[in-house]
Amino acid sequence: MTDGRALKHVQVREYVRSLVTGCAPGSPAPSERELVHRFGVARMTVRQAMDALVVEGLLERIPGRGTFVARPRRTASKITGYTEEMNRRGLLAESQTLLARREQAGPGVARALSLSEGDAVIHWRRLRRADAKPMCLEDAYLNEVLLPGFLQSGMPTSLYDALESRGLRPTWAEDSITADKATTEEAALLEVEAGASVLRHSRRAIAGEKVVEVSRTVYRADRFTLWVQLGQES
Amino acid sequence: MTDGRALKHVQVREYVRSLVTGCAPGSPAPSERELVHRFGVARMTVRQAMDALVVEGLLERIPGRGTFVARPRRTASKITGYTEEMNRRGLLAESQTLLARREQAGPGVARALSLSEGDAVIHWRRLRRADAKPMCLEDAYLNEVLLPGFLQSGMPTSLYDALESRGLRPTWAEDSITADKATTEEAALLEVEAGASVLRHSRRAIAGEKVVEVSRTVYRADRFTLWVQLGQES
DNA sequence: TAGTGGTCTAGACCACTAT
DNA sequence: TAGTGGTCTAGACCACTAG
Repeated sequence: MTDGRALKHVQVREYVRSLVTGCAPGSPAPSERELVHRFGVARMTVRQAMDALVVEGLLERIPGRGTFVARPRRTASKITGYTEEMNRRGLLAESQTLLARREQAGPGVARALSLSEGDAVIHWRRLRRADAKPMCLEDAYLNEVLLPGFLQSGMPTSLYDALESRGLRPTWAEDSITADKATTEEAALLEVEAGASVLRHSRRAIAGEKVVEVSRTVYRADRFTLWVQLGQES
Repeated sequence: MTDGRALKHVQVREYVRSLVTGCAPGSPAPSERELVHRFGVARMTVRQAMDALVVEGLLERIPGRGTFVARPRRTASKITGYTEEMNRRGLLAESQTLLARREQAGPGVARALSLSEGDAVIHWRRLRRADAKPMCLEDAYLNEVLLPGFLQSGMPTSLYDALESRGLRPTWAEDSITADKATTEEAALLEVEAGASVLRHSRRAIAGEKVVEVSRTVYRADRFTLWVQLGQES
């Protein structure tokens, strides 16, 4: 547990973290001077450890009283892909690949992926089902340079899992959402009437500095409501 | 500028902030030891000041090299109201109040506002225009207890400005978005054909621990695309 | 009054970077 | 080699809270 080579403030921090995780908000953490004695370190070292946990939102200090487990912060929506999102809603996510091939980027996709026109991209079109019924139709474009051998390695169910395993989990996304009516082609695939309401969702997903995914998805409006949490509390 | 009573680490922090705001990312900040000499304080005090600016995202440290102005972080979408949002898009926001009165909360509104059924709420319905043409129809419900005299004080153009002036600027919002077709009543007000595509946007806006606004807005899909930025970088 | 967190000092050694 | 940030010590005084 306690690695002798670990930095002292890290040792103290992780000791306190293990003590308080799971404790109810408002539970007291050890006092700084108690930790000074327990670890035989200077108080500044303990403060450095506690500071990190306070910044992280795990603890809060109350001057004159002590340090306590903080009420969990509300956090903005996590960036999720389809599979994760449907699982969160208690639905079974399935996908049927309609198209998966190497293409040359057109002007729109090239700009969105921060590439040059004609650069190699992976175009992946899927009909995605939730509890066996059509939910959406997704066209994803990926930068092939970032995903060598992706098409050959057998397509995964979850793109975001595949990205995560390559260290490309998106940390930032720019989404646009609009309402429209299904085209006849879309309607046929989604098993709705032509002209039925659909939600169009475009995403530009970024990992670090790299644009890893650009996608356009059309959702059946009768089956899908988009939820977004904004802001950062406390 | 420098208040003699101010804490030393605050003095140092604000001195550094004033030096580097406006500087290009990558510009060097003063070294810690330079600030030690300039202010005649201990190095830990300088580090406390710099730590705050690093946490804030203004500076970044590079071990062995120095401290530099950080690349501005991408931040998740700010929680904005209609007026702000339209101004950001370069459109002139105008509103026409269709209804503004005290009501008793129904079950849905009461639950959303964390009130009891029958509690007093303010119901404010507006037809909102952008560049003189109808953009959306908004029904906002406000907790009257939090906004004493709101109805009597003359309705503002921007609800969010009014909330901000009372210290109730939302810091957290839960939005849901869906696609639909306009009802005949909505179509008439929005000046579109009945059955035209619309985007329905519901919001529950929270300031601190209090739910300050619950609203349902129906946007003309031909005029409005919702943009959302998610995640927190660096 | 005893304990808490908030602030601050005046040093120290280390690994790393740049010249 | 000189300078940087990273870590750490062993104290100190303060304002505040609680018993």
